Amino acid sequence: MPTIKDVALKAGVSATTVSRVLNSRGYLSDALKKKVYAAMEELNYRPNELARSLSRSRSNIIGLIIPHVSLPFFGELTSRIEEHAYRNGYKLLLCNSQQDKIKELEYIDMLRASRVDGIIMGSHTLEVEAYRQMNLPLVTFDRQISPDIPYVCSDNYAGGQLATTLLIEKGCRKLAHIGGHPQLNLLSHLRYEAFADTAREHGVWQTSLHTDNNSFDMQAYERLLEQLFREHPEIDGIFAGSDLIAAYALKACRESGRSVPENVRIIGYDGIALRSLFHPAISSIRQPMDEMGRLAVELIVKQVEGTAVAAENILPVELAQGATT
Amino acid sequence: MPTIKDVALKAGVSATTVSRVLNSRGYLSDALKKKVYAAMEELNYRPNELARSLSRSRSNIIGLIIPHVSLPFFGELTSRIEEHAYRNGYKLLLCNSQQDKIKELEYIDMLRASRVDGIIMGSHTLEVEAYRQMNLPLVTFDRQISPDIPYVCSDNYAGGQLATTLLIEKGCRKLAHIGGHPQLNLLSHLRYEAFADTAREHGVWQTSLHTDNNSFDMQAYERLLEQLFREHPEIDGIFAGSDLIAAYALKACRESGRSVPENVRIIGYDGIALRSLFHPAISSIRQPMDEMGRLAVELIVKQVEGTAVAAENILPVELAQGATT
DNA sequence: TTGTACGCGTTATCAT
DNA sequence: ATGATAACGCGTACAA
Repeated sequence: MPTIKDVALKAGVSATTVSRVLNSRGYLSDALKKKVYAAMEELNYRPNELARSLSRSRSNIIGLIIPHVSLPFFGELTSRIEEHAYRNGYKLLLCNSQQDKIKELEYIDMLRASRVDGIIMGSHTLEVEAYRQMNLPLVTFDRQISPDIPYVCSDNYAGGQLATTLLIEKGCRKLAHIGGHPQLNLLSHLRYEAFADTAREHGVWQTSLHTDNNSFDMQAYERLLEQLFREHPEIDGIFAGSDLIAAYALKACRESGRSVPENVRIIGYDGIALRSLFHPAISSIRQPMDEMGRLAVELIVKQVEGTAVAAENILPVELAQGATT
Repeated sequence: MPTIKDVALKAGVSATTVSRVLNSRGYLSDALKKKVYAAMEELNYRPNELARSLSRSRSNIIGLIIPHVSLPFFGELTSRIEEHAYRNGYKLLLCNSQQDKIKELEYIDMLRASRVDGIIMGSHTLEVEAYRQMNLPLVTFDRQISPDIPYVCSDNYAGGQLATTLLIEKGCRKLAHIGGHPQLNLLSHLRYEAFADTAREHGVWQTSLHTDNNSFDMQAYERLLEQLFREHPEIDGIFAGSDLIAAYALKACRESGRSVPENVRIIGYDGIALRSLFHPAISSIRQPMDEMGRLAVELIVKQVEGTAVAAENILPVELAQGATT
């Protein structure tokens, strides 16, 4: 690979001058620019980003840690984050924590060692202390680490209200919420709170089932649904913690001879694209994934540039009507 | 951030010695190691990977270019690739080409500039020449760039045979294949060839519809299916180019009053996890995604290490019986 | 306007 | 066994 020196030599100038042209620093005559660019072209020169990063102590890399890219929600979110990172001239280092404490810890270490400019955290297996200590621009999804670490989330409480109200309006009187482990420090917990509050306000009976650990083990949801229908066969409304869980609920209904939405109404959360391919199309509370991705990147970029950022970034949700309600 | 010099100072040795300890080069007394490690610990030192990479001219980063991580198949594949990269001590730089020629080109440039050790290409919008020129360890999925660039793919032809044979055995006599643009240089084209061959061999009528461009525009598939049922209302067997397309086909059947599998049988390709959540569960030809990911990473690693690698890596497929056949 | 010298943090070479 | 020195490729004060 040609270096800046090779270009300098070919263009008959010093490396410094080439660097100046490269970064448009100070005045540069057209003749000079032309000469240098020609040399670059001829050598098919690309500045070595490693050297640049080392010298500027800035890598233009953002680390993204999420549980699983293979889950629809995280896949879509990652896609948006990648797009906005790209637009801002940042590269994205992808890390799947797989909800594994050790892997997540190792990844944080790896990212620090790689001198990423910031980390977007969508995985939360560790205690807050671990995140606080890393002393790097950080943004989290759905979790409040400390007052000075910004987070992005959808309006979980409003979403929970929206979903629950809809079920009640449609006539449901025996509600159930199925979700992941209700870590109190995770903001998605607000979906459940809103669910319980709204049901209470309307005097509607409700129950809820959660997985033991904070995993995305899908078999756990199958068991939970089986348990739900066994213990409460008269359930007529389900608010699922994600669209994926909603899809499982839909399946469980079919397999137990319940028709949706006639016998049981179901609404999910997230608003993943595949939602509409199911039958019936799954109703959901749509998170503004593009805006969430855009904002997460912006919050990193601003921190890198030393600009102040808002700590709380709660984005509005929207009802995405399907046919399961 | 502390540097190697800080560690050296604190441990009372030279930076060179610290580097030796760090890389286990030559003989190192236990006392020395202990001393150095203690200093590192105390300072919470992490070697700067940028500097290491620059010095070793090796970044331990693999670039992954795919059309969209948000598509289930690519999401799952990316997940496997990430896992295997991680196990091999590599980091993954994620690039969504979005099937955009310019973006893909810019990404290749960016990856070269970032001195990634190799590129795994799952996106193919450019001409072969562009890939040949990049002079970097490369692995492609489902595309043969040149005899010396290894590729990984599922046994597309066998998969096409398997799917088509199944449809015929189940009694289908009017077959249709729905797929993406049949770029002749894409190996997934073999799925279609096998489909046509197998139908011919059994004397079964067949037709096929493809999108114009090689995009993943899902609306295009909706139109295609609408067109299919309009022009050939008596279709009773569909081989879809992907499970996602199969899901669209399933939906189109429902909306046109066809029941699956009674009136129309459907089989997809890929074997994505969500396949089983549909109703009926989508039958599919399963690609060995984990093995594909493992192999892709291995092929990069081996090239980096200078080991010879096989050019053709065709992995066996498997019938994943669902309820749509 | 352009070039020299040095620093970014690490590794490799060559001494000692 | 350990250390001084140069080199990796680039950016940037400072000087001219």
